[in-house]
Amino acid sequence: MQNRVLLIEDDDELRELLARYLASQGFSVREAANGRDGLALALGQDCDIVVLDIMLPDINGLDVLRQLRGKTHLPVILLTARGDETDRIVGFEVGADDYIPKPCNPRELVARLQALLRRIAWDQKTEVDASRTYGDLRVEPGQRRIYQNDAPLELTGTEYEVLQVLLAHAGSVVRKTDLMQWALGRRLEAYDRTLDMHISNLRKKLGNDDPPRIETVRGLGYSYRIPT
Amino acid sequence: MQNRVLLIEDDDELRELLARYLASQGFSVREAANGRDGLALALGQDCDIVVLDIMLPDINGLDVLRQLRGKTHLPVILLTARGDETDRIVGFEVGADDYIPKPCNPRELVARLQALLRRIAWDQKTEVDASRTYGDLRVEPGQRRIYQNDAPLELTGTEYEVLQVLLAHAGSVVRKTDLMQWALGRRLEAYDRTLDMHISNLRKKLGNDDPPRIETVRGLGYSYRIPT
DNA sequence: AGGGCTACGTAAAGGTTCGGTAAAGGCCGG
DNA sequence: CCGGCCTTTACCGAACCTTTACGTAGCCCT
Repeated sequence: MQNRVLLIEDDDELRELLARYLASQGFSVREAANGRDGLALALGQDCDIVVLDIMLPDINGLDVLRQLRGKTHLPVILLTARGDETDRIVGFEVGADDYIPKPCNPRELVARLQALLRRIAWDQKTEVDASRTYGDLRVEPGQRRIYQNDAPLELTGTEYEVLQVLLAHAGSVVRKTDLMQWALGRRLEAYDRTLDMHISNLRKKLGNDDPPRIETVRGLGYSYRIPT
Repeated sequence: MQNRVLLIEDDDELRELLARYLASQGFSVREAANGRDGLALALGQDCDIVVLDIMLPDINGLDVLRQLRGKTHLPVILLTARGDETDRIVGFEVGADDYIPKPCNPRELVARLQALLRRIAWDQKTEVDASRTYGDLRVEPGQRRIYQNDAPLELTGTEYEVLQVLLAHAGSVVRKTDLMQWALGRRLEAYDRTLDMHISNLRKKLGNDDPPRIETVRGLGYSYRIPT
């Protein structure tokens, strides 16, 4: 099964060249010559990865990226003018996954595409909304509920997310910074005790057993004890 | 809480420079000056990401990467000589996630580190830390625990790191200065007895056998001997 | 052998950082 | 403006890293 690349680049000549090379390397290629079309195609769900030129006639490439990031986490590789460090850094900050300076070597582009796709393929553990059971707990992603011995726990939205992440990694330590990112969707800042509070509340609702189901790993994070 | 970077680079000056900059940017940094130590640390330590120089005095960087890929999918950024395209492409093929040409801009390194970490965080990478056994001890990096005959040792964070490093080099002597750097993440200063204390506490927790599991090599460091 | 120097062992004390949690504050939809 | 929920604040206790202090063992030199 070939990977689908969306190529957003206004220079017709370069675009054709890259498209042909990518096709020859086994990719299926979509093309867009401006930001508006590119954005529409990217959001149309029909590609696996985006190659995006920063200099575009209508919308700035960085703005395209920003809009994309508002809706999806599609991997994006930026094409930037060589040596323009500002664009690069800003690009990464907006959420690009990689960049290549122009004029670019097609072989390098392919190598980077493949590195990125490989990483994603590895990471995606294809977990969907099948219900999962951990000891006496059962996660029902469809209803966003967790049952303890078939009785639903009265969890708030955030509590559900936190517990669900801990359960998905049951038995191993989840770092606070990751837990924050995955469950709360933002970065852990200094002096932010929000996560600690949710853990505290969760422990209360799970019943304060001893040893606690949610174990503290000082200086690192938390871990849900695997029910052996 | 902060992300942990393992820096494998033989040029002392460059390594120190990068290490300092990364530290200033909120990363926790571990250093290795050759491939053997780097590999041991990468496999032992649970770091989040590896920065790997291709030119190393002992093992070639690409071989380090190959060996790493045999066991884990830890993200790796390669440092390559500028313009050496072959290394780059081979690097990607072996499984690198990114590369940076030397001499590298520290800011760019940080930007790339963060892009990669962000990608991984989003994809919910589950750590694939294989457990390792040394005699009656078993290291479980995922749980951040060490078991003695299947009973978990009650170790503090630093104790875990120290013992873990000693085990990774079981049978050979680890110099105090290296142990300090790898386990505590800082340089050994004169009159600093911290490490001795951790060793003392570890010996207590491991059971003060005779001959001791953790052997003192006067004037040099320590060595873990696997009981037969 | 003995003195002196240095490295190491370890108990105890010190100090700092981290996490638990109650309570107050703020935000938002109804 | 009320109720639910997330976040912030504040205080406390515990964990634990580090320092200090003193004792011991190894090594070298005369």
